[in-house]
Formats: sequence, C-alpha cells, structure tokens
Amino acid sequence: MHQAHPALRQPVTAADRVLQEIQRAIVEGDIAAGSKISEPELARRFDLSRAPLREALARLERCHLIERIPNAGARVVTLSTTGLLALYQLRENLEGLACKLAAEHMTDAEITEVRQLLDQHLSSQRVREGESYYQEAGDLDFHYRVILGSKNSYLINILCDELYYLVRMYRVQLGMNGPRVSRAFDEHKAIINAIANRDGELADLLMRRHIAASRRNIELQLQQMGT
Amino acid sequence: MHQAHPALRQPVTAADRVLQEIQRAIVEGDIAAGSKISEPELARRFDLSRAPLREALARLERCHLIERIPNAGARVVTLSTTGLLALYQLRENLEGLACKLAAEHMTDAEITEVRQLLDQHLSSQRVREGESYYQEAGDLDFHYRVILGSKNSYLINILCDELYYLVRMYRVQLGMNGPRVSRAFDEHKAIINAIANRDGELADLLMRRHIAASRRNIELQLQQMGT
DNA sequence: TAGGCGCATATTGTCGACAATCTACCTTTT
DNA sequence: AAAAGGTAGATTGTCGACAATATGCGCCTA
Repeated sequence: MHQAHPALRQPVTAADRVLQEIQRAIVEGDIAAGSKISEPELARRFDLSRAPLREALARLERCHLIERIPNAGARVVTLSTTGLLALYQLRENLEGLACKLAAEHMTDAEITEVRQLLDQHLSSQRVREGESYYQEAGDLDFHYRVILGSKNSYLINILCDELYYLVRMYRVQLGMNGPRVSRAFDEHKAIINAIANRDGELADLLMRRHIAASRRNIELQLQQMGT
Repeated sequence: MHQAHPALRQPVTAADRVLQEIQRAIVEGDIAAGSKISEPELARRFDLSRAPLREALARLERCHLIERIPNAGARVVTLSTTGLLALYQLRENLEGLACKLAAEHMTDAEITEVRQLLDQHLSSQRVREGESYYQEAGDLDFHYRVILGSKNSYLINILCDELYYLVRMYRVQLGMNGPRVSRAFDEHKAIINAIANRDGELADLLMRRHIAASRRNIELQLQQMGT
C-alpha cells in the first residue's frame, strides 16, 4: 500500500501529537508571535517529557514557525511585511511550477475530483456569504490538490509541509478574509480548466497571477494597517 | 551582528558535529545508499548518546538524506533516476528565481566578488584539467553565491540547507564529472554578466538552461549505465 | 510442505536526572 | 554615575535506563 503523505498522516507518536497541538497554537496565535518558547513550561503544559517535545520543536523549526539558537532557546517567528512578501514570492513560483507539472501528471479522475470539490465550495460559499474560514479551508484544499497533482515529492514536501503552516499563520493572524472570495473561485476554475486542457504554460501563468493577486490584496491591507 | 547562515555556521553542539559527520558519510557513500540506520550502532561509532544522534537524524530527514518511519527506524535514501529528475526539475525553477532576485538585490561589491571567484576557478581549472572534485566545489560555490544574492531567506534555506546535500550525493556517487567543465564556466560567466546588467529575466533564463544542460548530461550518463 | 500464529529479540520512543551554557542582576571600580 | 566583571539562577544539551512497538525466528496446523 502506498504510504500516505506525512502532512495528512495521523499522529502515532507523542511527538507527533504535541507537534500538531503546538502547530495549531502558533498558527492561530494562541502562542503569541515573537514570544519565547520555554521547554520546561511546554512540557508541563502538554504533560510529557522534554524528549518528544524537542523532537516537535525540531519539526517546528523545519516549517519556519520557530527559530532556534543553540544554547539560547527558541522563539516563535515574528510576522513581518518583508517576510510575507518573500514567502509569497516563493509561493508564486513554486505553485506555478506545481500547476505546470499537474497539467502533465494529473489523471483525469483526479481532475474530476477537483472540479467536484470546486462545485462543493461554490454551493457552500453561497450559503455562508463571505465567511472567511471556510473560504480559506477550501482555498487551501484546492491548492493542496494541485500541488499533490504535480507528483514531484520534493515540491510537495516544500509546499505542503514546510511553507503552508506559515502561510496559514499570516492569513489567520493578519485576518485575510477580504473581498476576493468570489473572484478566487473563478480563478480556481480557470486554473483547473487549463490543467484539464493539458495546457501547463497557461496553468502556470494563471496560478502565478492568482497568488500575485492574493499578495497585492495582503499588501494593501498591511498598508492600511500601517497608516 | 548578523547571524551567519546555518549551513556555514561551525558546529557548537554535539548534535551539530555528528550531523556534519553523518552528512559527509552519506553524501560520499561511506554509509551506503539504501542501507538501514541503526541508532545504537551510530551512537557507539560516534561515541555519544542517542539524544543528540536523534536530533541529527531529524535534520538529516529534513535534507532528504534519510527517510524515517515511526517505530520502524530510518534508511538512507536510495538514488533513482526519477528522484534525480524531480530534484533537478525543482532546482531549475528555484535557481532561476534566485538569479532573477539576485539581479535585483545583489550589491555591486558582491557581484565583483563572484567575478573574482570565477577568475580564480578558471586559472586553477587550467592547472587541474578535468579534475572533477574541484570543478564541483567551484560550481557549488558559484551557485551558493548567487542563491545568497537573492536575499530571500526561504529560498536560501530550501536550496542551501535542504536540497544541496542531495544534489552533491547524486554528483559524488554517480560520478558526474563529465566534459561539461569548460562549458560550465562560460555559462557561469554569462549568468553573472546578466546579473551585473540587472537583467533578471535573462539571468533566470540562462540559469535554467545551465541546469537543464547539466540534467541532460546526467540523463545521458544514466542511460549509458542502464544499457 | 506451505502458511499462519506466537514468542523472543532488538529497536525505537519516552522518561527523569545531570552537566554545560547562557541570562540577568548585583557588586565593584574608575 | 557608568561600565566592567562576577555570581546566582534558569535554561538548554546530554546521558543512561525503562517502556512500547516492530522484526524475525521457530513452531504448530492444515
């Protein structure tokens, strides 16, 4: 049997469990951005020893949610405009590539599934006008599918395991709901159409634009906050 | 003082030291590709306890040199054609992006340094005609500089910390010396020229071609080995 | 004889304690 | 009074032992 992707795999070890809990806590701001991580404190809080906790911290560092300095401890990352732009710069390129590869490698069945997913989103989105969480979850779901469709394990690993938690953290903590909801759906549709037509070049272009639009939207919000 | 990049930072902790040793051992095939990793054995071999060893293993997994399965242990990665192609596919894109960004962000001083580096390589390469190791080291050095020049920390992290050990492993173990030595130098020159001219688009294109050429070279060698 | 079950062994995951290092406050000196 | 040094406290890094899980062999059964 084919091994499920690590990100989707359910936790089997104590380190896995505490990793997911801390990940959620950091992403949702339950543990404040920029705050110092105390190993003894977290160990007490989650009721386990420091060994599995440190294993979890190592993986948190891997997905850029914390930064560690030897003998000095770990801090939760601080969110910044420059950091966000650097992250989206990379996303634009990597997800563009993912689209191009998805156009080559996705099966017709997988494409059909994504289309069904979008139809689902559309109907549920009509009901919950502008409710940001569902939009976000749906958006991430779409992007996940396309990324997995690239069939490039390194690319999948980077996007799904290492970058997306940070993307979500920015979205949640800077409140990126915005008025892009319905427009994003149309863009998703156009992207999956290009993939279905096996037009990798177009899919690449559309995805880059899609993410660039999202990035501009974020920049505007940040600018307004700054004033 | 600005913190040096992790990859270049000298080891301060026992886990750091053993990480570098095992990294080297795996990359150079001293620990065979595909072989099982025994924690107790390695702990004895490097004369430390399993705690720092496991820390090192976590980081080895991060740079794709080993694969771990919970409760079942770790194996050194197996080298494959499909894996190599997936890796280079990503490199092409990411280093292309790095070039584009380097054209925007590298200082004139940094560009001058890279040019001096290339001149050094050229002279030392004339002496050691076709000696593959030095070529490789020089090549990596050039790529490192350009990547750092992108000034995008996420991109730097992915390329220098997560992907390059595996690239080196393929190069060393599949013996990628080849006749591309002098041609590669010319390509490097062209790339740094484009960066110096602040022509990001061209630098991107040239770097993609440069890596694609390297990839085709590898494919040929693999094909010949397969027959 | 082939296949499946169960136990012995070995390996990984986790724990609590100790050692090494850093941080912060206080003292001392110019 | 400001700066440098030292010391106490806390935190991280490392260790050895125990618990939980997987691997492999022998045995039993069909």
